[in-house]
Amino acid sequence: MGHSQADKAGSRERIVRVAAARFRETGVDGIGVADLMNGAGLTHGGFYRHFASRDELVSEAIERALHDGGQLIEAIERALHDAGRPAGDAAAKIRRSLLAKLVDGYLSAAHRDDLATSCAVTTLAADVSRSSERSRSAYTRQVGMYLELIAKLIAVDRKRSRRLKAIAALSMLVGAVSLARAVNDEKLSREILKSAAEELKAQLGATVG
Amino acid sequence: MGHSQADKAGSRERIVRVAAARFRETGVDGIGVADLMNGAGLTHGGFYRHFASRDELVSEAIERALHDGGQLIEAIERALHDAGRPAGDAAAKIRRSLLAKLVDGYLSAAHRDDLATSCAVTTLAADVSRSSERSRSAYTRQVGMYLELIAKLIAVDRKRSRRLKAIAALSMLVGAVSLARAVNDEKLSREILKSAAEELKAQLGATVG
DNA sequence: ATTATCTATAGATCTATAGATAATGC
DNA sequence: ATTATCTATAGATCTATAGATAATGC
Repeated sequence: MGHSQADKAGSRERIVRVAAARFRETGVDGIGVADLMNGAGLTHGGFYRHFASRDELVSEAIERALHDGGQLIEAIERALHDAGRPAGDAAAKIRRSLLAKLVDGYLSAAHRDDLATSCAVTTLAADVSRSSERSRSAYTRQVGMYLELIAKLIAVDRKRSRRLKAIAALSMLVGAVSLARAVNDEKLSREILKSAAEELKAQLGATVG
Repeated sequence: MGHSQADKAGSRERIVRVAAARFRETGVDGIGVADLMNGAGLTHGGFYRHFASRDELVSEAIERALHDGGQLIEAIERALHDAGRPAGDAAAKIRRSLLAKLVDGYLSAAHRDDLATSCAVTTLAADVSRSSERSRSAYTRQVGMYLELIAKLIAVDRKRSRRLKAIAALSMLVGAVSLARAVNDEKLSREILKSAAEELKAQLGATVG
């Protein structure tokens, strides 16, 4: 049992990480401080040396959960950047491939089922809309990043049209995963994911400029 | 203070109605039995003469909230039926108009903000995915009804394509409203609703057979 | 000596139950 | 007499705090 300052920072980090996972599994109201601390390998009494209130942890954990999703965005941005600036056809091909990877990953059964590590833009949407301005600002930024990324991957000429289609695409991703999780008919759930993926790729891939 | 059997039925009905509204506002975990009973003009002690447990009310209230949305579906079905069977062009026009009404209503600021009466397919999606099989079955049925309605309103030739586009459309409706509620930037929120509506109507209206 | 964590508990809130009260309905 | 609702409360759980314990770090 370490008691150093480094350990304290580690404990705090662990609490936030556990909360970011559990909140996505149970909802923000679905788990208490004691269970979260237990999940971090600590007892509940120590909680308030790390956070002023449960709400403070909620805000921080929501930010963390959103930021987890940011890593996927950054990975795609990097892949896009690493590809350099190839000529028209080659560039379109790379964008189409990255877009397909994003869509298929987001609309996979694995993403639907792995709540703890899932994209918080979908999983915590309802909780965030009832949460602090801090959480909502983090959510808004994350949505902005997704929209920029998707707009970059859509191969159409006009910028305004890319923005509009990016919003429609992100909406479809979020809605399809929400629906696929709530229905209790596995066949329908898979049909929702598959149909949304197919339709999205057809719409965005078909409009290559 | 009535104590008749008719009053009891009325009380139960009031409790379910209040819960169906409050659960959509606060989330299923966001309000307790005492506050719900108070909202129904009763004291909390009487609750268990109406329901075996809080969970039983949760299931019933989720069913009720979903059923509220069913009335919109039925109204559109009726309008469709009342229009009779006009010839090709006129029929397409009616369908396009009803689809536009559905999309614009769903993606309105009023629907975004009026949580208590909002469509539970969006508002309770996360709660339902963690709720009872009874709730999830009711949700699944409601999704099925939406998909059938939208498929009927989409004017494309092949049935398989209508089904696929209906799933994509419902996903976009649900996702756009979820996003519009969670972001704390009113301009972005309205842009999300407007863009999704525009894109949906363009996609579905443009493919008239 | 300082401090990170643990033990213990206060106080609030929540679900659920028991018994009292005040109506209905035979 | 029956019963719908209310008052009161038990028991569990939750957030938050106080003081003890056991490690670090000067």
